[in-house]
Amino acid sequence: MYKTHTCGEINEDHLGQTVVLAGWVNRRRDHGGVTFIDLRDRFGIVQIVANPEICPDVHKALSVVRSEWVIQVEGIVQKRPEGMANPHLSTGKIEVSVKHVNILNPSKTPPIYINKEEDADENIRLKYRYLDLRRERMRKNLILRHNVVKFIRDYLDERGFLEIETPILFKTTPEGARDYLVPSRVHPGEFYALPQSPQQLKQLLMVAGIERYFQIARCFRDEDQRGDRQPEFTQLDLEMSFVEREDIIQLAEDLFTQLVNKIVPEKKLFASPWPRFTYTEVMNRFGKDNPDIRFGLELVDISELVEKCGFKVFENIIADGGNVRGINAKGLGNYSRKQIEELTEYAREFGAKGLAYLAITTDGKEKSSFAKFLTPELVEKIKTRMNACPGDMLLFIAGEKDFVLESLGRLREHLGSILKLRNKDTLAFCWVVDFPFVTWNKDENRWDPSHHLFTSPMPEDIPLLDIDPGKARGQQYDLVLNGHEVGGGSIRIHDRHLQEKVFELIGLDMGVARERFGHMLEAFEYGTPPHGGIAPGIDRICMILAGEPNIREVIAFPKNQSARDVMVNAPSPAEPAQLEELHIKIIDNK
RNA sequence: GGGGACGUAGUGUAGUGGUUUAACAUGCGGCCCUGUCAAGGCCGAGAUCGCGGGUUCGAAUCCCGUCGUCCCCGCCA
Repeated sequence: MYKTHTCGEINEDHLGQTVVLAGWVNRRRDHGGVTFIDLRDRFGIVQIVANPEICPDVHKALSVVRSEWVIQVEGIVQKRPEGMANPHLSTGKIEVSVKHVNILNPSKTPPIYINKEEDADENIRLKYRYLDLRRERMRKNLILRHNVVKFIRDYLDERGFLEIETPILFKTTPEGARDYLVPSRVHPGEFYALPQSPQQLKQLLMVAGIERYFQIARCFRDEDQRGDRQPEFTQLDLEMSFVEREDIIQLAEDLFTQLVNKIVPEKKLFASPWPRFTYTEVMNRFGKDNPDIRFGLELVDISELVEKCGFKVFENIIADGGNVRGINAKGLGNYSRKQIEELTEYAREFGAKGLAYLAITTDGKEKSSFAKFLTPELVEKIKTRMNACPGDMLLFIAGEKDFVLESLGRLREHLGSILKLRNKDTLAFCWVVDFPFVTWNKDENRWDPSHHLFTSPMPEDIPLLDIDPGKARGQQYDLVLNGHEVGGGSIRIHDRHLQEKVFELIGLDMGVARERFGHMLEAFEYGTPPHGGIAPGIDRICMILAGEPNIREVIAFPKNQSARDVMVNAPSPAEPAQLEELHIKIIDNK
C-alpha cells in the first residue's frame, strides 16, 4: 500500500506517530517559508506542513506541486499550535509534518474546479466526469447511493429475498416504451432488446418457486430525456409470491421508512404511515397522479356555485358538461395585473383559454376578472368553499374536466415553486391506488393498460371488463415522493385465461400475443402462485434524498439530454466490417 | 417532432441603446512573504466573443442560418 492511513481518519489518537499518506493536492498555501498543503483522498482532507528550516528538501519538493497533483508523503502527526485548529475539518486539530515526499503524478490545470462548489458548465463536467466525480458534491452522492443500495440489500436479505440477475439481452416488446435493439450476428435480421424492466423474468421466477426475489436492475428505455429520466436507469426490482396488495405496500413502506431513518436522518418524513390516495382522489385534489403533497393549494370544484352566475363563459362550459375549478394561491392577493398576466400566460402554455381570478387584497378588498357577475353572496360562497382569507388569490380554470384538472395541477406545481412551498428537508411519500385498469386511447381507438399488460384487475371488477372496461380498477399502486413517481407495482395476473382476456381487451391479436408472450401464457399453466411486486427507481430516490435537481447528479457516468455520453462520445459509428457481420446496412435519410 | 433559455480567456461571470485597447473574479506564470486553511501583496501571460453568412464606415452587440448545452411539451406499458 502507498499509505498507512487515509487522510480523513487522522486525529489526535495518532499524535507522534509516523504515517504515510497519499492523495491529491486539494489546495496549497505557500508563505514563502512554511508551506501548507491540504491533502485530499476519498475519506477526507488533512493539512500537511513543510518547514524549510526543518526539512529544506521537502519544502523545495513541495514548492512545485499544484492542485490535483497526486503525491505520497511520510510525516509525523503533530498537534497544531494553540489557536490554529480548524473547526471545519475533522482533522483540524492536527497536521502532518512532512519528512519525505514522493510525487506520484503531476496534473495539468484542471478544466473545472475540484475544490470549489462552483457550478461548471454541464458539458465540461460530463466530458471530464472523472474530475467532476472528485468533487465533494459528487463524492457524497456516490456514497449516498452506495448506502441506499447496501441498506436495501441487507434489508431484503434479512427477510429471505434472493438477489437474482436476469438477462440484459432480452426480447423486444413493442408495448410500452421504445426498445433499445441489439442485432444478432448469429441470426441475420433478428434482434435482442435491452429490458425496459425485468418484468416478465421476475414473474417467471415466481413461477419457478423463488417466492421472494429482488434485483438492483438496470433498465433501458429509448425515450427522450428529462431531469428525472435517463435512457438507462436502475430499479429495485422486487417480486413476491402469495401476497396481496397490502403486503407489498407494507414491505415497501417499511423498507423506505427505515432506510430514510438510517441513511438520511436529517430528513423528515412528511407523514407516517404514508398517506394513501385513490387515483380519482389525487386527480381531483392535485390534478396530477404524482402530486407533491408537501404543500396544499388543493384544487376546488366550484362548478355548481357558478353554473347560473350569469358569466357566460362559465355557464356555457358547465352546460357542455365541463367544470370550473380553482386554487387558492395563498398570499398572492396583492399580485399586480402584470403578475396575474404571467400566471395566465403560464396556464396558456398548457392550453388553458384563460385564467379567471378573484383576489382578496390584504386590506380585504376584492378584485376580480369576472367581478360584474359576482353577487356579494356568491363571492362569500366561493370564499368559504375555498377557505379564502385577506391576502389570498383565487385562480380559476374552466373547461372539460380532465383538462381543467391537468392544467390546474400544473399551475399548482408552478405556484408551489413561486411561493417556495417545497421544504427540501421533507420527504413526502404517498401511495396512489385504485388506478383505472385501462384507459381509452383516442388516437388508436382502443384500450391501453394503465400500468402494464400483466397487472391484475381488482377481482370484484373482473366482470366489468366485459361491460364497461373503463370503470374497472387495477391492482396497481404507485409510490410517489415529493412530486415524482418513484415506483410502481401491482398484483399480477397468474391465470392464463384472465391474461388472454386482458390481451384481447387491449386489442392484442391472439397470434401476436402468443408469439410475444406465449412463454408467459404457457408458464401460467404450470402451477403459478399468486404474486405481485414493485419497482422503486433507485436514481430518482437517490436524487431526492440527495436534494439534487437532476438525476444525472446521482449517476456516475450519465448520458446528456440528447442521450449521448460526451466523455467517451457514444453512440459512435461502427466499422463497416462490424456492420457487415451484423447484417446491417446504414440508410442515409438525408 | 415542437417551445423556451443559454453559448465571451482554463473556469465562473460582466459588457448587448453600434466606436472596447473586450472588463471582473478565480485559476495559471513570476517575484515578495514563517502559521495559513477560499492565506495575503505586487507584476504578468491568457479570448480570432460557438460556427457560417448578411446589414453597416464600423458588429461580442442587429438580422438570417447552423451547431452545441440545459429546461419543458409530445413521448416515457
